[in-house]
Amino acid sequence: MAGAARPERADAARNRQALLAAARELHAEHGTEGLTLEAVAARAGTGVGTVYRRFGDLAGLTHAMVDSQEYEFQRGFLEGPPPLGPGAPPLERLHAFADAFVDRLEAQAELLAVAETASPRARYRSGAYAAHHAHLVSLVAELRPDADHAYLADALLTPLEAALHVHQRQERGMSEERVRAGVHGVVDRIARP
Amino acid sequence: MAGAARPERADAARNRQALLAAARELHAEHGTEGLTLEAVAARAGTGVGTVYRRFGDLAGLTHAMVDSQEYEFQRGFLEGPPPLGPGAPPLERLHAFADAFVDRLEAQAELLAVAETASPRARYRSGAYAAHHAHLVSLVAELRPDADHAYLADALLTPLEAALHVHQRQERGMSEERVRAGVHGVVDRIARP
DNA sequence: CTTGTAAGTGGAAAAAATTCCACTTAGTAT
DNA sequence: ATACTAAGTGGAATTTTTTCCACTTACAAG
Repeated sequence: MAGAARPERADAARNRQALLAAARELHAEHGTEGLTLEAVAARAGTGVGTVYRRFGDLAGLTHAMVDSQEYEFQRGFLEGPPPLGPGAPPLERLHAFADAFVDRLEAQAELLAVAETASPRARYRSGAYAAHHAHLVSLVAELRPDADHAYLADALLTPLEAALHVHQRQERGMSEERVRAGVHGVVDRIARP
Repeated sequence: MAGAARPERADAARNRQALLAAARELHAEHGTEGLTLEAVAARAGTGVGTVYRRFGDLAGLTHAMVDSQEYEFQRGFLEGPPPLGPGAPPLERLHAFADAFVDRLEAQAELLAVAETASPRARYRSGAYAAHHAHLVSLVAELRPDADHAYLADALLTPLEAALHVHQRQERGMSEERVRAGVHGVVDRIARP
């Protein structure tokens, strides 16, 4: 998506993997609490400076932690089999997108919530959001050619915020099915011609 | 809204006001950057411990900074004149709510964004969100009695996230009018019977 | 092989958030 | 007035994030 800069040096790539593994281990062992940059660096056997060079900041690290799932997800809607991928009618693809998104939220909501709120606007600045947004814009454009596609794509994505999902499921006790039904209802309302 | 605990001691109330004034001054002078707890405490002539005792954490402080506006806003939709307050038909009230919300976002988006992302789920845990949500639930219930009101209220509120507003207006260059039109379109789609 | 150099590194230092607690004080009860 | 106590206070200490830079290293070109 971004122009590929020259590849990382071998030692840098090695450190990136070690840091990612350390972060995943710490998260598995102590949840999002124990996930301090110093602890991650220590476990990976590097200095904290390296964490910053590889990932920019805590947002970048948490982002990288969910990135393999994100990559699969993007492949799914960009070139996977229908109805998520190309081939199905746009409204079906939107529903499939919503379902796949909720799958991810169910699997990684807490970590995604940290990634999204690591800094104000972290979610909207991310490449993942841009990719999701672009995809939804193109689908909505087919269904409602005269509407403001960019705005509607945002309106479809915001209810899929990880923090909201955690709140609905944990704080408010809504079932997964109820959330899914709600999402589909909104997709239908917003995108149907 | 919460059961009133015994009132603050006079000196504590004085410090609360001093801290709030200091925070507002620093924000006016240096934006959200210069808004460190130490600087706030120093300008108010207190120790940092007092900031924590009065406001809990940074989220609490930023929240308090936007609270007088929030209070006016809640009075507006709870007991103000129609169409925002009681008296107008529910769909009109929803549109008025959306407009009033955008007014606030235009005035304080940056600060609201800090408050909302001060911690994961800060937005959804806040009393303000609960009040907005309850209000929307009651309006949506009148329009779409068979729908999932709680979910739809969330779906109406998420596109009004401060971080998204900043992104749309500043990063993406959307005009205020365009955002307003988008919001009204979504309200219509989601809430119309 | 050398060598040049851009990329990478660790960890000390700075900045900021948060906790903690010995001391002070406002308000109340006697 | 006096004494009591729950609330409040300041700031040092702790924790974590973030910046910075002198030193090291991978690797490409000769």
